[in-house]
Amino acid sequence: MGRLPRREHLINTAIDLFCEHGYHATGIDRIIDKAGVSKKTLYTHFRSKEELIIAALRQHDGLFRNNFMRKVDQLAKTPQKKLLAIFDVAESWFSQKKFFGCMFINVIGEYSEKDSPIRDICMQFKRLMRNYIRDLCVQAGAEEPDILADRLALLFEGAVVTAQVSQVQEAAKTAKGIARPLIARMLK
Amino acid sequence: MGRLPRREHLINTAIDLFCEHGYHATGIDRIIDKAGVSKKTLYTHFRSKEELIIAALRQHDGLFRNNFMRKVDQLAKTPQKKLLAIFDVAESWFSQKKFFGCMFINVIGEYSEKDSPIRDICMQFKRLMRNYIRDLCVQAGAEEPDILADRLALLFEGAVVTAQVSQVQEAAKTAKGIARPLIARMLK
DNA sequence: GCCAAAGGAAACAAATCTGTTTCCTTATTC
DNA sequence: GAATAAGGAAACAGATTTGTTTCCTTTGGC
Repeated sequence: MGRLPRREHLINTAIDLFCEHGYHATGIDRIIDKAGVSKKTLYTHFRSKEELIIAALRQHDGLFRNNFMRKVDQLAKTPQKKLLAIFDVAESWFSQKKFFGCMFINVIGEYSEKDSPIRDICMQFKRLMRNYIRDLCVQAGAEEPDILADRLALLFEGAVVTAQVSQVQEAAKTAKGIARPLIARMLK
Repeated sequence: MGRLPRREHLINTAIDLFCEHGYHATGIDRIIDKAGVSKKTLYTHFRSKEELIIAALRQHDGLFRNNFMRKVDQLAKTPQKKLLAIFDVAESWFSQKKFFGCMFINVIGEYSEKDSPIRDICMQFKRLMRNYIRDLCVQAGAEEPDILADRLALLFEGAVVTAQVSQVQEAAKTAKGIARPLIARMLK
């Protein structure tokens, strides 16, 4: 079965390095070395490093959300239980050997210009994650799905950052402990 | 009254630039230009850029927590009310013109080596913030101050990141809305 | 087998990065 | 006022950055 097309392979390699070392700290040379590809190839597929960063963020956006929603679906069947399962999926994410937090949170620290396409992708990702949660809230019959979604999304962010910075992967359980009574109260 | 000593002035300038543009993206030249100081002066006060980063983080650590605790004390008198006032102080922080999130969260995205002094400072800052909250929980008579403190600290982190990435400064109110019933339940 | 497209290796360019050094000017202190 | 310390300006070094170009090899389609 044919290997991954070079473009995809480059993007995946870049994602790994950007996650682990950051964006400015990851040079083109390092990416092509790890990808086993020449500099020429990189620049035929991407016009600039920023374009590669954007492609990496877009790819990760789609893959992460897809993977996330699939795992939630596997863990729970009812919408209400899925809202809690979010934090179980988060926990398994945090426990990965190579967990370096959320790409989108991290990239904003390096590219904070308000009109940057990078920032747009980050905001979009966060909006889509929140809307996914909101859909689950609606399906679960929440009276105020927007409020509940905002709250659960904020809990999720808090767990991610706590796991990353303070190195406490139980942050997912902490967030779940807050979410449980919150959901119970707001669904009934 | 004499101006700030050069060392402090350099640190403050560096903090501003690191917050706005990140750490790798902020060059020595930019720092000394904005500080109005020669490169020689910088290198007599700091042996390397990393040493300046560390000094900036330490300075911000002390100043931020001090400022934060002072504002909480101004806003509320009882420990229980102070626990809620945390989120009011957060809101005024988020609404600042130049709000770029938490320095310590941002720097971890660029320096994630597990044994780095930078990471140590970040973890220490988060631990001290959590312990401050824990002290308030104890004073408020919480039966499980550690659990309540972990939860409130996580809410705080979630608010900071949401305000930064999604550009919603109402994130502080969202967190407060979660914190209120949580505190009421866990203090009684 | 032939031909065209793609890719690798490496040199190259130009900018930028951290850090050092030199030379000169300005303060401060006695 | 003279000696001394500190700082500014700028040249410099050496490494590293992104991005381009050249030359050669490989590979895939017909």
